[in-house]
Amino acid sequence: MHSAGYLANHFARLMAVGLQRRLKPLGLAPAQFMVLLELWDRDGQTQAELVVGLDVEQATMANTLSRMERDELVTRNPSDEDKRVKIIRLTERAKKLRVPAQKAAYDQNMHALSDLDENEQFQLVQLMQRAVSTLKRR
Amino acid sequence: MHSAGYLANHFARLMAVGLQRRLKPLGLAPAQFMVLLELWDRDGQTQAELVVGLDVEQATMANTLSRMERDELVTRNPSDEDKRVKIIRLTERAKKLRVPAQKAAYDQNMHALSDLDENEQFQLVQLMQRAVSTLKRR
DNA sequence: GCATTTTACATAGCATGCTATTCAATAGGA
DNA sequence: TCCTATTGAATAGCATGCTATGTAAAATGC
Repeated sequence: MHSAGYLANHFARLMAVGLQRRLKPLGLAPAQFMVLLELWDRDGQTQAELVVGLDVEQATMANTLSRMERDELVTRNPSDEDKRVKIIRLTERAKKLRVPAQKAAYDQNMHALSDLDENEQFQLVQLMQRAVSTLKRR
Repeated sequence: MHSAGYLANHFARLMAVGLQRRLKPLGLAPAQFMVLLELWDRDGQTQAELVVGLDVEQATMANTLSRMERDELVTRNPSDEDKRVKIIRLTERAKKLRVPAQKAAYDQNMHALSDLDENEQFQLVQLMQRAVSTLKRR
């Protein structure tokens, strides 16, 4: 009845809605937040690097970045060495969102796991990570 | 870096792509399969019942059912007692897909969990279920 | 050097999922 | 009864994600 696949989908949807609610006051959407996490860690990455970092398809990243450019979260400028490459940089607005946005995500995660003890939280993360690894090879 | 929320999303995406590949030869999409699971168990449910069973928004279910009607998987007929209600019924085509589609889903789940032992598989499902429960109350 | 292949990104088209709104039918209360 | 509230479903509009394809720039092979 409640297979791993169904539960993964259900869990992910509930987490996305929860995070969306918390990020909305900041004018930020969940997928945008994931990109910002990458860029807060290292600004000025290329689109291809973000694709690897977040493991989404190139087309998905291109579209997300378009919306982020529209929302003045990032700029996209061609690299000098290679005109095919676009360098993605944080705007001032995006830099200011770091602390509140990370708090929103932290709160959502804490809420989701609030019925699990420390060890169970660790187990859940570990087990999901191992399933993801299995699915990624191939 | 790899929070529960990120992992849930990643896990769910990988499972959806895997299931999609396996269901494609049957002419079936993942969300359609979930609806069929409900109807194979009990045919002739209303849209509202399917919404409760799968815990998606009413609008999401309406759109999924439109695509399923288009693909000749279900019929939608108004109830006699209450003309607002639509009764959703399986077509012959959908009835025939039951065994191969459930095998596809079973195979995908087995693959995803193939690196975990019996106890770990059980733990993962239990822990996801508990997180889902927490997120649903409220 | 030039043709071919590869790479980086963009675009088209679609499925799934959400929120918000609308519409029609039914139920409930005065 | 009639007016209002509620209910069941459809629709609009959008974000996220996918596959498939197009385009331009760079790299490679002869």
